[in-house]
Amino acid sequence: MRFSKLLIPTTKETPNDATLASHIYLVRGGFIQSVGGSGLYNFLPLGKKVLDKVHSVVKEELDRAGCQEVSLSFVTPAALWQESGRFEKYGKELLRFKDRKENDFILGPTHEEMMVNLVRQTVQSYKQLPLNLYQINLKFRDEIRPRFGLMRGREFLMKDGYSFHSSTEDMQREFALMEATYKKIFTRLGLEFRVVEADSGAIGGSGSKEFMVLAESGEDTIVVCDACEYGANIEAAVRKEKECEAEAPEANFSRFYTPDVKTIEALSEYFRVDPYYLVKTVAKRALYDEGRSEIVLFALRGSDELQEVKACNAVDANDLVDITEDELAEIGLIAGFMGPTVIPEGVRVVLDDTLKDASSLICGANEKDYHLVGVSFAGIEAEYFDLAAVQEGDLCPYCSKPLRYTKGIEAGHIFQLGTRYSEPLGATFLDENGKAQPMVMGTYGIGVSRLLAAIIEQHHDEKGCIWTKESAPFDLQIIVSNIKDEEQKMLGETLYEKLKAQGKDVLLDDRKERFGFKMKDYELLGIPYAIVIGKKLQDGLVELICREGLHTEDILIDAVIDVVNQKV
RNA sequence: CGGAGUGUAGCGCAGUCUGGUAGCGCACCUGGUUUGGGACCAGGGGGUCGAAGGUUCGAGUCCUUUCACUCCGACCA
Repeated sequence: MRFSKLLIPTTKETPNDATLASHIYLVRGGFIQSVGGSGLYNFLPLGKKVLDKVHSVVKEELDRAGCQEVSLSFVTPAALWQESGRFEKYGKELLRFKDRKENDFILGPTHEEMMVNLVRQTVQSYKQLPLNLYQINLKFRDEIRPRFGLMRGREFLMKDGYSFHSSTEDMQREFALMEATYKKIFTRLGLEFRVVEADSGAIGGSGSKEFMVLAESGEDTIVVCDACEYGANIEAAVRKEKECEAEAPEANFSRFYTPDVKTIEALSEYFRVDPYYLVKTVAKRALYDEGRSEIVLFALRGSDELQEVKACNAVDANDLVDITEDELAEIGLIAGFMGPTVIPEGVRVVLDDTLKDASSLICGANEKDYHLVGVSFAGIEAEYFDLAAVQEGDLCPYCSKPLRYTKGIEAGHIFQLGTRYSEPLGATFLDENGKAQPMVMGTYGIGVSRLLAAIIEQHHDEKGCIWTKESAPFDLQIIVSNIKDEEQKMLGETLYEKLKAQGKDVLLDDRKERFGFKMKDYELLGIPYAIVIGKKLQDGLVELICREGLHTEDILIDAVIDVVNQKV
């Protein structure tokens, strides 16, 4: 392709709302264009090319693993979502609208319902299973706050796959195959990533894993072990049970006057006790379907922090929201002196696993200026769940080595769904005995457009993008330094034609611009290699530049084709 | 949804306090010079000043209403 014919609107100035490298360079390099803000983007020719490259890597690996591509209607009748119960549950992220006949429709943020509908109409027998269908299509999620360019747009390209099985075992086999396939995809794209245990969120189901592209700018905190394979999203991370070296405060059960001692730190100091032996009580309002809600007290050790996603899952709520001190006072709870023992009517209590059978504890008395000491939960029946956030330095549950935090970009997520959708939607098959059974499902997603951002987050320098081999918009760029120099121009044309004939995807910068201008554009666009035809031509030499590190080497003109074939 | 801000040419902004012919930089078009690190000279095109209403002889500027977007937070793939 000739640069002079391509629509590549590169700019020197960065858009003022862009903070991430991927956002800045994708816009400056003319890959994408913002559409009136608000998380919507157009893909320009270069961006579309990269998108297609990533798309085809994803497609090749999936097809090789036996998946079949389909394309589902983008506009979805709301009736399907009402059947699955998600029409109410999904919240405002789901874009809803009516057609001229006042029928409800939605723009799909994900397509479990549509795919199940497709399959239930076409599959009746166990003989037709298993089946793994996917599509690579636009999704729309009406994000509260879109930002970071392609990283968190409202409209985005996603690969979503769904598998259907006659047994849980077979679904798990496919789940493992998808994990392996995803690893191949991310590896081919040149990404450094980690597969981690994850929370299943609004999709539902159990046993889900996320594919995290490691990058400082990642929005997710992940917990990893350097000594073994263990990794998990902070929302789902677990640790080896913690032991406390500090001495337990032995005391008989009693009510203790603690004027104005409201925080864990103050309490720890006041009693000269390690926070491990204090009980932290966090009050939240849990929201459920149809506007129901209740107040829940989450109790955990003072040395731990509440992990909200775990807490939300523990009470099976749709959401947890903060409560004001006034609201607490209304039901008779006093901030700073709350405890899980003596509680007002109608308040639910959930205890962290680490408090099971624990003793020698200090907690709030639910009475102003009083705490209880010598509290024990030994033999107490209660709701126990893992509620605590794993902290850096906590020990790995598998190998007992210290865990650490790192940041990741969620680029893929695979779920073991079970019958979460097949049952309500009536997707059944007849088994060997002629009995109707709900299909067992798995679901597998890759954020294809987000991957472009992820690649740049991991592969860029202060000058621009550095595309990886399989994602690059072109294999090679030929830069003719001075297009008015006939000799330079001729050589450029010759090399361009020869390399194209050999199947290389070449971009020829034949623009009537100055050398510096073209180099800046090259560095910004980030094509892996460039050949510069310039002053050294008199000595029979051209330069080969490697974008990664910007190394250059002189090459004899006659050797160019060979060298390129070897490297590119 | 809370807090803070901004809407003026394709992009980035000044002009608004103090009403009086709508400007600058980048980009774009024409001609010329230049060609190893985002060049220079000359000429040129491009605007319902977010929208609606009001005050005024006169509104980008003042008043009222409204819409949109951005940033921080909460929330989310």
